[in-house]
Amino acid sequence: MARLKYSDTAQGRKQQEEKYHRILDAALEVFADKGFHEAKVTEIARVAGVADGTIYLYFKNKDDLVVSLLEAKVAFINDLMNKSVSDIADGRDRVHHMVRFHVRLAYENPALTRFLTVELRRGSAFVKTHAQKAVRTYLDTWGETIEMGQRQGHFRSDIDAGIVKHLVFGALDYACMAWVMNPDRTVEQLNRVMRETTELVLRGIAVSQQGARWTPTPDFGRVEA
Amino acid sequence: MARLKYSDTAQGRKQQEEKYHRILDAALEVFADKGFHEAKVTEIARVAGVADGTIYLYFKNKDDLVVSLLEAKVAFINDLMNKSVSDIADGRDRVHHMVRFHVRLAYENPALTRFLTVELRRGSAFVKTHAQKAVRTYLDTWGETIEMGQRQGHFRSDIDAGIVKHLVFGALDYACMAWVMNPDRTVEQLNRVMRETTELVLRGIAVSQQGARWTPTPDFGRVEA
Amino acid sequence: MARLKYSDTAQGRKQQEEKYHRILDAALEVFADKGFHEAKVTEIARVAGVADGTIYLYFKNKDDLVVSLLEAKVAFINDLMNKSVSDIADGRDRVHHMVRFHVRLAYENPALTRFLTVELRRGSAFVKTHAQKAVRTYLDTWGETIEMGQRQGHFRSDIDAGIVKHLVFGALDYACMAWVMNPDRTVEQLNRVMRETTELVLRGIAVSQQGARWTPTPDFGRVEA
Amino acid sequence: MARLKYSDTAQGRKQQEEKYHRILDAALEVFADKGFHEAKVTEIARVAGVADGTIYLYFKNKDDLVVSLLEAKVAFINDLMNKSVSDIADGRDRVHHMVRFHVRLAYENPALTRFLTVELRRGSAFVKTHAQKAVRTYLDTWGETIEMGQRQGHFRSDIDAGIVKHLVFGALDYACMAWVMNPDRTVEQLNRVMRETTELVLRGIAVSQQGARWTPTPDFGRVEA
DNA sequence: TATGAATGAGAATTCATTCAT
DNA sequence: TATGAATGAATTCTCATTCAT
Repeated sequence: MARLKYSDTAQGRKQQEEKYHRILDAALEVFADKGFHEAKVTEIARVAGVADGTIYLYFKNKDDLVVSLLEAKVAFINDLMNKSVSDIADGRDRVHHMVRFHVRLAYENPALTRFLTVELRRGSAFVKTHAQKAVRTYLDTWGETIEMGQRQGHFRSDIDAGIVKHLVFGALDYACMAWVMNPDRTVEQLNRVMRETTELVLRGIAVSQQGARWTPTPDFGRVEA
Repeated sequence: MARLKYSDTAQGRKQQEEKYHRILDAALEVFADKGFHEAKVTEIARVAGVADGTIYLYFKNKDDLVVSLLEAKVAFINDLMNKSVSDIADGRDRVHHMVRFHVRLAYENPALTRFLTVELRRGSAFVKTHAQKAVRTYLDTWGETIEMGQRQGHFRSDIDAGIVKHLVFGALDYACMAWVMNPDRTVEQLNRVMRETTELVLRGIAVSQQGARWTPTPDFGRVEA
Repeated sequence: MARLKYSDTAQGRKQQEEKYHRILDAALEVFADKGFHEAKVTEIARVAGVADGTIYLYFKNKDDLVVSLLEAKVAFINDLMNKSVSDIADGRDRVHHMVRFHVRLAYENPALTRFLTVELRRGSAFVKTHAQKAVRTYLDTWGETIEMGQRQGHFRSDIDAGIVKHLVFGALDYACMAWVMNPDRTVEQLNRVMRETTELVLRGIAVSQQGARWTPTPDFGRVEA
Repeated sequence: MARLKYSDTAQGRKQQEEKYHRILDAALEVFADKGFHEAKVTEIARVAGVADGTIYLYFKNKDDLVVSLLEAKVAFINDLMNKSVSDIADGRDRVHHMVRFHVRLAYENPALTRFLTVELRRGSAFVKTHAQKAVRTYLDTWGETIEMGQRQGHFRSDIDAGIVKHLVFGALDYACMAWVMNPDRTVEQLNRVMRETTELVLRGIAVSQQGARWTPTPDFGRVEA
């Protein structure tokens, strides 16, 4: 909220918040579609159904808009992930859940996926800083999961969690991006991505194949979606 | 060479080609550093040591410049990879070699790595098309390698090569990007990336751990670099 | 009062007027500080303690606001000057008093001085017209003073009052502006300005130095301020 | 010359300089007419007969354009004044010449006069600094002239040159501005301004009326203009 | 061919003014 | 009346591309 004077009434506050989110949503859509530079403020405004100037009541400038969007979405993701993962005590189960979580996120938020895969790699030093901070928490959760499995004796102790977390994240990120970009994408493909990734990772880091507990991760996208 | 129709002397032709490559090299450097939009044609010209207008004698426009660069570099990489991989008959060895190849490329061409990791995800529909075509060959080589290992009975027959190639590529791509972006990067780290990736992938797709042949991939960057 | 048509109670009328003047005062402060274009309506509203929109209940637009301010202040000055000068019968005494009046005004209203010195020269044709009309009365009083002295035989009959009034006004205006702009200004300096101006003018236009009556103008700023 | 790469050929250099001055001239005209803020870059470009963007090849931005103009014109004026005044040994003669110089400048450069009277009083802190530096030399020359006359015993020793220079400058500045703004202005009026100012100042500061040497300053604007 | 000054379309941002509450 | 969020016209500045030399 850059230039907005504080609104007294509860209703006014609610309307402001609603508009703030309408702009963020529009920004997500347009940034995902075009990337930062090809996304024009005018188009974001049009999609949000507000005037160009209105955007500058809620955000200092275009940069502030991406960064705010980035932070909001990353906070949302990290929250969600913590909820769906924090109380899982077995490292192997956590891998199952985290892969499932990542893939499902892509399934339910294709625009967010496109936005993140592109913007987290943007050149601009300014955004790069924010972007790196943004993925860190996510990567760290992967790191902790791996170390947890190592402590439990399920994952090999000689693997470097600091590197493997990059490998796992990169694998998921790229596969999901490829899926999202594909105009003919189906849920089946994504379920396959989930299963292949889980197997690849668990077999890849398990102390022995026996130790990896091959409970297949249940499919999604049918009943639920 | 976009618009150069003829050149009288052999020497003239050589000078032209030399200038063409000087521009491409400059473009690589500047694009890698700033990304497409923040890279200014004027700066590329300055780095190449030519006038702004000269660039338009060799390339139709800025888009054509990135695309040409992309294609040139991808062709270069695919050539190189074919040479270092095509005569390897064992799927497992090919995995060893391909990972080593990818990592080494990042080591020897950090600018190229930064350029590719960013530009292969660019928004513009035009570039996106070209980019996808560009990685395709590379991904396909990974696909063939996996299928080869499956036919040889070393890799599980139930894995989907079309998905696993994305996982492997994504893992390598992200880990290498992270390494390249890190200002304190060392060769040791990269060697570890190479070993971890190879192990993760081979164990992940092998029919059994016995079948995966754990010859460690030799380090690089000491004697050679 | 631009658009306020009526007000029910006497108290309501008084409150309106009070707000009207609060806005004018705020405008003076901000215009003096920033000049017309750099002064933002929002800031004037903030200083006045009203909402942006409220300003447009009292003034047609930003131009109307400066012009109203200009006219109000010029009326105030002319009133004040008439009071302190109209009953002085001797041209030489009037010069004394008018210089003193001008200088003292600057002393007591630095913001007004800065506002006038800048805005009376503003570009916009619209404001320029109003500005010229605004100084006219002031200049005319100077003109009459000079002519009075001429009729009384104290000032040379060959001087052109229509020109000399400009000279005197310009001299006072610039010297006062220079004083107001100077962050290290002191009352002493301003008293010196007053004395130098009085002497320069009186000697400059007197028929003879004997005729100029050198009663020194008393200092100010000590007891009174 | 903000972004212009250096031009090799002598002819190119000359053309560049010519365009640089065409833009400055156009800027003078438009700034004089409208003032800084109401002067649009597009109009300056139109008057100069160049594209909008061209202005930014020669000047960093609009501010740089005014400041450059200011500095160029002030340098021009100071040069001219030094030439026409520096070898005059008698303080009284110098007053004659300096008044004549000022008035004549207004006569020959009405646009410059309008530009200076407005812009030297502009609000913007940035320009204000430059503006004050700009008049300083001019004011100093007046100060020296007065002190010279004092040393020679022609001007009263009790006057404060530091104040009187402001008075004289202000008087000339305002009278010339009034003349320039007047659409019905004639040379005669200006000649009268010159004579009145000279007399007012010389009588005002002379030790005695006898000492002031009343050689009338010769008219101008007839034979020469 | 090569140059680089000139171009002008295009984009972000500001801010006076309006109007629903 | 008073408010202040919303508006969108207007303006500055950038930079890919052209073209006269």
